[in-house]
Amino acid sequence: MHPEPVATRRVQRATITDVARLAGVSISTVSRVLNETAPVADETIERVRHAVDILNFTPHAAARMLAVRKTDTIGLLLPEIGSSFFVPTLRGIEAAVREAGLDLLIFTGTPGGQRRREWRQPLGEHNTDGLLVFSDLLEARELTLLFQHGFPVVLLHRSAPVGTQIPSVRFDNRSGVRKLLEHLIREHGRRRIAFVRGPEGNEDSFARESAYREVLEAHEIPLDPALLMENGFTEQGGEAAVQRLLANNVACDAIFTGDDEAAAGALLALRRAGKRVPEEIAVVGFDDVPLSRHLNPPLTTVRAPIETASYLAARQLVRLIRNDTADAVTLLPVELVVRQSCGCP
Amino acid sequence: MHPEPVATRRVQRATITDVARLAGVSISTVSRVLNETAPVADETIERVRHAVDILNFTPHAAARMLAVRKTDTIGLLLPEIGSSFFVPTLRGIEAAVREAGLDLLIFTGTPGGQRRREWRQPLGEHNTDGLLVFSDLLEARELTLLFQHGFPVVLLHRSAPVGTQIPSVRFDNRSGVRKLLEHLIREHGRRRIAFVRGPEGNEDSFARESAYREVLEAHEIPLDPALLMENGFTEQGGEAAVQRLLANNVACDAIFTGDDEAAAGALLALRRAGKRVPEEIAVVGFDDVPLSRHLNPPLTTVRAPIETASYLAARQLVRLIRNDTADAVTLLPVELVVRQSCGCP
DNA sequence: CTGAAAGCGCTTACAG
DNA sequence: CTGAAAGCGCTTACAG
Repeated sequence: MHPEPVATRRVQRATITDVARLAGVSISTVSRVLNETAPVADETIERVRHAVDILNFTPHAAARMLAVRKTDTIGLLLPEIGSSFFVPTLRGIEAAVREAGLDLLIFTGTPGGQRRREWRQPLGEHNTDGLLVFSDLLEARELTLLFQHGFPVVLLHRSAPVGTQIPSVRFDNRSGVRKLLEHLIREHGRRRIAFVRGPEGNEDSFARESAYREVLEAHEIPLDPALLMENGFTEQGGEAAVQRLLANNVACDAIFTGDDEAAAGALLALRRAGKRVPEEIAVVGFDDVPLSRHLNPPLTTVRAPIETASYLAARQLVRLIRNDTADAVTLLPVELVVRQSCGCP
Repeated sequence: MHPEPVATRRVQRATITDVARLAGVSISTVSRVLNETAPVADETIERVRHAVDILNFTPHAAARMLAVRKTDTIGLLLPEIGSSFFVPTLRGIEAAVREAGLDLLIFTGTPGGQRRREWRQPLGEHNTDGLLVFSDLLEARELTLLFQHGFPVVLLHRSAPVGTQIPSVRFDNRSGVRKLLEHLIREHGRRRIAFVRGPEGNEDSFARESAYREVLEAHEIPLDPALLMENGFTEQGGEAAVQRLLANNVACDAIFTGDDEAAAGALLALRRAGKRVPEEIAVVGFDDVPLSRHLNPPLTTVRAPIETASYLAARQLVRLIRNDTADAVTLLPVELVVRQSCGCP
């Protein structure tokens, strides 16, 4: 793309030995002034600090990790970064990690959920002090193993495998779905409510679906399997699902997509098909991502405290690392956000 | 939040010595079969592999880094994760990093741009093999220092400090702005075009602003300072800017926000004020984030290859680390995306 | 207050 | 094909 390539020659970085030599002290002393781990003469401190400045010295992280037997870093296991859900998620984690003065090592799943079974795990006891897992990449087996080793792990939007006590932080999905659907049923008289579920194996999606079934049952609305659409938590997924629904000529007066991204896709498909929202078909989502208030019409949904969830999860992990304790489960309340896509003015 | 706290007891992880003992070989041999770095008898390989499985052994990363004198990890310096711009950005970086088999260490700026001047840098030669910098957190001084040390650095959406040859990958902002504004001027006859700039010090914003000035000049449209709004690349920023514009009763027939998030905010403010878009005031943005097609009306903007940019930047960094060469500058083309907010049907 | 030495868990010449 | 030993760059008892 550009004609002039750039080349580079490496320069050796300074080590603690260089600093010690320049300051005329032993490496032990250098270590002490750097870490303030033992009293050192003022004049010596001065000399060492000066040498550090001159050489622009920073201790080699790996050497330090090896010596102190901890990495001061947290590992984050994510599914493939696909939706705007990740913006608040990463913010929350980063905030907590920074507050704790730790580093953040991140690994995301391969597209297509392809599970890599290599002997060298990307993230684990060998390179982190604890793991924040928001992904189904790590199987229950491996989680259980980590738990048995006493390795700090916290789960985000996923509950602990049976037999373990791994702390987890999640949304109160059932309550959210209940509020949402009862609003649709009671206020707007909708009874033919389609559900576009999230990806296979996703716990949020599972919880939202079973709550959906419960609410229908409570209102004596028979469940029509034709109204249950298979799909992912993506815009394209929601779009495709609704296209199929329309193509199949399934009668319905409302669509509940498992998340907001899918709702955006659903709205696109409905508009293209000439359906009026919410008059003919109401649409509601879940999460309340930043996008949702801009949709046309603005989306009625459930506000999930995404950033808070990830922040708290990271804090729990820090606590687990430092004190060996954490809350077994943190269930975050959600709230109904009524806008116009449900039929409200 | 939950009554039952969880406690944990640590178990010692296995080391290469444990594996060697169990397999009845020396640690050198274990290392060789693990790294396939020298021929080993089949039967020995078998025994070692078996021991590794039993002990669930993974080499300690820090020890390995120390011995081989590289970290196999890339550092990513980001501004605070605020907008959906980061979703494709992170995807691209993660993809490249994973392809290369490296780890990703991430650090984001503190809110408010507070520059931390501590002796221990969060990311650098001491814990990574190279740095991808998408942020103004690292000052030109420090970048220059790294460059002089021959430490691999690649800049994303930011150009090299004078005197250095640090590779950078950027959008062709000028060309994008030109296409966008000429469309507004030629096709829709708009001449009172307000500009909502991005954050202070942001290069994309700077380039977009100077292109804006150039286009106006080329069309002999005098620049009205009242049409230049100070702001950030955020929805709230765009909203506030437009509110001010309206409050000041500044006549204008179009608004160009430096990015799409701000355009979303601008649309909100205009709708609240009862202005019709695009009839009374056209609105255009830059970036084409996923949100943009959902806006009301759908946003005319410039599509910037966000994911490609970050992917290529990470690839350049890998190349720099492995071959000591990279392209000095990668300028990515952008394209006009005409939707309805400009006045097109 | 300071230094010499052992040790953290690996890799890699060097011998055999 | 295999092992003993040195070394990577730090920290931390242990002596003084």
